[in-house]
Amino acid sequence: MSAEHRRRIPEASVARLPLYQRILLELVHAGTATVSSEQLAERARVNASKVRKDLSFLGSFGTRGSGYDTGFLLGQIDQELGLDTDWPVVIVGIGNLGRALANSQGFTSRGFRVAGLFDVHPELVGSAVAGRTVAHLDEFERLAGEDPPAIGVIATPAGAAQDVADRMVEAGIGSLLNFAPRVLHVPPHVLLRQVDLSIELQVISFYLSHRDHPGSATASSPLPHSLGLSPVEPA
Amino acid sequence: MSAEHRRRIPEASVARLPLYQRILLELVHAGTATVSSEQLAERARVNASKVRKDLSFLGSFGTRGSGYDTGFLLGQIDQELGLDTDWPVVIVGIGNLGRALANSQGFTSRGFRVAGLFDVHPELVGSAVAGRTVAHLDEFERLAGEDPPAIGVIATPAGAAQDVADRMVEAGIGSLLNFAPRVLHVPPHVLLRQVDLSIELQVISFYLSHRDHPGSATASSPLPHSLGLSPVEPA
DNA sequence: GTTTGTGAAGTTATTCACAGCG
DNA sequence: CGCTGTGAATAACTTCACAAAC
Repeated sequence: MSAEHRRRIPEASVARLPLYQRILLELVHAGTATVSSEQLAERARVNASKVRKDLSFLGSFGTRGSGYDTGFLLGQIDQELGLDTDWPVVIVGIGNLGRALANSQGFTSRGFRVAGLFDVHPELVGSAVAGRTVAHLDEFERLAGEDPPAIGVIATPAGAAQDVADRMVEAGIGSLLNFAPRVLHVPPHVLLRQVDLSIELQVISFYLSHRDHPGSATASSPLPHSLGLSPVEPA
Repeated sequence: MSAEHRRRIPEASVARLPLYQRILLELVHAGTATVSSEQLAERARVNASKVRKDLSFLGSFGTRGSGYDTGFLLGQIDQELGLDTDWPVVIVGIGNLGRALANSQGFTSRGFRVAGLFDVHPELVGSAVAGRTVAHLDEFERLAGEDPPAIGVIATPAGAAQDVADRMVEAGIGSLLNFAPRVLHVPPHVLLRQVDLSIELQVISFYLSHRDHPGSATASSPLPHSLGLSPVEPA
């Protein structure tokens, strides 16, 4: 009955699950009960076979002839992504980006619980952001002891990022998500993801530069699309 | 002399160029004159052969025995990414995220020029953000006619995103970068990139969930790392 | 008739391994 | 020596194509 034969899910597929997740959320919200791989593929701008292959790694949840039950499939993806688990998240650096993240739906729903907001700026400490009081970074170790965070998000200026990372690692954090424009150095056992807000801008720049450039050997304009698809690089 | 035989650069390599770019920026800033593929690979957390292969698509810029000239290589990558071209960027939605983007170094240096900030909130319109005055969205068409933007960035709430996208497409914009949590529908000729700030959080969640899960067939903990590496999906 | 799930084929990307240059 | 650049080998991913299920 249940697909107990859990194969390793290819990284490329894992990277697409959040995209399907978002589309399914929209469909469920719109009251759509079922969806075919063809329809999912159109919205995700990928090949329908790819959708079916990706979903088949989670199990056989479709119904031949009609498609997938949107609500059920969403639940399965959430489970696979671990979004039904409680992940306490702390955010360090409550500037514009930190506030955007703290208020972001994706950061405050489905598993992710904002367990702490930290900054060093006197005017910020004590103020309320996204319904929580901002604590001083000096309190990090103490508060992290009370409610150990699973994920640390760094949204500080570049200069502070490495220090903050070191403190979090020292406090025993297992995973870091770094938005600061600095390549961090952490021990290999720490799950590290670096995010650069301008990466997509640079990729757009590349494709704009290479669209039908006269004298260039590149073919006709590619039409890329992704939802922040990020393949992982196992060490 | 110059590598005129420009082959098509694999998408996977293009996605890594911004990562090398950032590392080289840091090295140049630190005064490091040369770097080996091994050193670059360590910082990027990728295989050294991969670095050499990636760089070889741009040309033969290394010196056997010593490595690559950091400044020169940086210039070559910038050129390949089109960062030496002027790309006027407009940002719509000047909330926390919009402000973070407008102030972001990546958005205001190397080719990207903030050509306009738009919102509809009366308190924001007329105020200064990142050294520019926020205009009302109603002025978009007029101002876009004066200084046609190459890239439109959408940082509005989900509900407004599709309307804003439609207006930008109508005004003739060629590429869109969408940060709103909504899958946009645009004509196929528009270069569209969707970014979800919580994607990386979800990928972290997946890997945390699958680390040495008892009874699971997954191998020992993978140690992913990326700098927002985003492969593209050609239509 | 429709749509899934999946082997097989085809494509792209990664890694190896080493010749060749400084 | 050290390190690049690259063919050849390997691995990962994508797409095709179709039998089976509804």
